[in-house]
Amino acid sequence: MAATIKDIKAETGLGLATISKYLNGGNVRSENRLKIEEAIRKLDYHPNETARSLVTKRTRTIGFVVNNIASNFSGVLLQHASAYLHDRGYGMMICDSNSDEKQEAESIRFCIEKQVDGIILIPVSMEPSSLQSAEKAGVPVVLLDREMHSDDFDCVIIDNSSAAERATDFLISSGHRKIAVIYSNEYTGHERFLGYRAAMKKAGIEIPEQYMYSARTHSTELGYTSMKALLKLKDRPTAVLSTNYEVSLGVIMALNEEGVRCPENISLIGFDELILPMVMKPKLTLVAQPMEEIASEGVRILLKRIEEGRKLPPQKVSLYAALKEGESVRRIQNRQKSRKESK
Amino acid sequence: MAATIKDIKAETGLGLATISKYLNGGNVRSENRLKIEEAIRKLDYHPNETARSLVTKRTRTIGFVVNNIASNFSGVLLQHASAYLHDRGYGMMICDSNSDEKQEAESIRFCIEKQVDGIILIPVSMEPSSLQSAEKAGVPVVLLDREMHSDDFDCVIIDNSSAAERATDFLISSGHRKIAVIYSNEYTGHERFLGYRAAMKKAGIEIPEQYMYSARTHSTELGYTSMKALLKLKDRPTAVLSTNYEVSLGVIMALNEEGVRCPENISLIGFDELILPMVMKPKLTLVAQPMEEIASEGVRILLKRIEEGRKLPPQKVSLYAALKEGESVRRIQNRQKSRKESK
DNA sequence: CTGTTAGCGCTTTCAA
DNA sequence: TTGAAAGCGCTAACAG
Repeated sequence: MAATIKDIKAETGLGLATISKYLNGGNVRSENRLKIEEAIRKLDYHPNETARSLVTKRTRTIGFVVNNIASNFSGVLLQHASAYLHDRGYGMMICDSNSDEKQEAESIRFCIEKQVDGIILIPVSMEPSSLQSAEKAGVPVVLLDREMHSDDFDCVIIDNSSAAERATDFLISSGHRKIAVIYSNEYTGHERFLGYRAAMKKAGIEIPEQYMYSARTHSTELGYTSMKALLKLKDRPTAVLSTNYEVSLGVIMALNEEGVRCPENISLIGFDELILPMVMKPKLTLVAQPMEEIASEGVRILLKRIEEGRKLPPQKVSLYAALKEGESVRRIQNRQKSRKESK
Repeated sequence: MAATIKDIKAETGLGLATISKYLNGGNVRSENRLKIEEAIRKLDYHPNETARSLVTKRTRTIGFVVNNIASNFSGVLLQHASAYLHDRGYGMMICDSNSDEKQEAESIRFCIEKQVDGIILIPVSMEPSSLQSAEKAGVPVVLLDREMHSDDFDCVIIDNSSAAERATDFLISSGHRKIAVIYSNEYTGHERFLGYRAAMKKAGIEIPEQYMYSARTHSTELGYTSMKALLKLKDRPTAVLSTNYEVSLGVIMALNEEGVRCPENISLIGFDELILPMVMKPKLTLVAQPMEEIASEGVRILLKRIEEGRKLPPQKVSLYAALKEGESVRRIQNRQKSRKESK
């Protein structure tokens, strides 16, 4: 069906090696170059990447394993990563782990059988067991958004804990003391919780048990049910730190449903500058992760490892996530606070 | 590095063909089967899909070219499609056309060089020129969400025109007569506009020029600026049909910014049951496309073409998209209307 | 059921 | 610079 290099050989009378060399950018006598180019055009020849890969052992394809393809977060990461990769001639094989460890391991296995040159992973758990197959196969892996207990892999994250701490500081300096937190026990959620707790401690504020809501994984449902519960409390918080995008969606749903207005009745800080904060009223105050940088750094590190290949020690890149002020935090008067602020 | 079938041969003393047969599910004497299985385990052998593909001419990979990876819409389609494909052992190579015809053609070319077995495409334009390379290479293509001027390709769409017509009918039967529309001149947008126009005509309602806003492509910005303009009108519409998800996001932004309440001050119908309608208040009345069905039908048709291969005539599947009532449409009194309704 | 053999389409020594 | 030949890891006749 499709023309092969042999057809070019027949058409030009040249040797296979010469044609191959031309295809790979080598030097060929210009007379021959012309011949080859004409034959290629005439026969509409396109090299068969499969055959090429078999001998070079490079597929120029990287595997991208995400916890949820449909989410806005991984969508944006995917978008940036794919742009960088395509620019460099790489394709992207995509797999959805559905936030499930087993599916994650299968996805990685799958990518490796497809002979990807490297893998970018948004990991589900902190246990690197699903990465065994990649290690065995010598396929480099870069972790995005979350790290693992093992230090064997490159990763690109943000400083979750300190970002959450700064967000909490902001609430406190706006006069809030009754600050609730909703988080997951996944890596990012937990780190952000730690930042929250540190800020509260620093400010000398006790955290009532019922101000902390968590679940194994983050979800819109977690945000929704937690917010509902918080609203039922006799001693309601005046502010809520929602440590994740999906969680924030749920929080907003609950607020809307109960007719609780933000920031009049409750203040809110979320994470991730995606669609929601663009369309919601009031504009959400949030911790903005540098999505494009996360993706580009991840790709850069992975390609370096693939192309230069040396056994550099794994590197961990931690990017800064800025707090972006919106209108969802109310400044309130607070005796103790105002004293502090006046000095 | 990695074990090959030859290592299994050396380990078991069997012939290559026997091992290959085993790997492909053929019958092998159980004694040998055991030997092979043990060797596979011992050597941690995994077949090299590249080599396999070279001879079978099947990569078990399909290309997925979308207009915008980051969008919620393609994300959901991607999610469903990938689930179906993985179940059948297929991988997915993903490319972003960025709603650009040139990038679309390049993406398709790219997929073909990667030897995908088939392509699922959310097309940018209605001109099938970017699909030439696929046709030449004999790679089947299924169009999702939009059709093309050419009838040469399978496609899975919804009945956009009639869905928009039903949505408009609903507004009219709720007593609205001043109904504006915001649409794009892409396929879906245009079709939906036609449905709107048909409904208006059927009801004998003239549409003022300034009630129709459109642009070449849909976008949040289109929704935002159009809604802003509509709100400035002396004779404001009482209802708006937003023919696309992104457009609706922009409409909501404008409404929020201007403090115009829905449905009290203006009624709204949108398209697509994605994140926005879940978190917005009031619940949006919308045309819900059957996302999972669109994806699964697309995959089903494509795999049938790949696996059965016969030259069936291209088929066009048009799915039904139901109107889901929310709370964003106000029922208003209207003299002419009430007469009609009373009979 | 099993093994031998011949490629799939390409790159890559190596000699010319 | 060029070309002949070997071979990447696997499957698919075909003969046994």
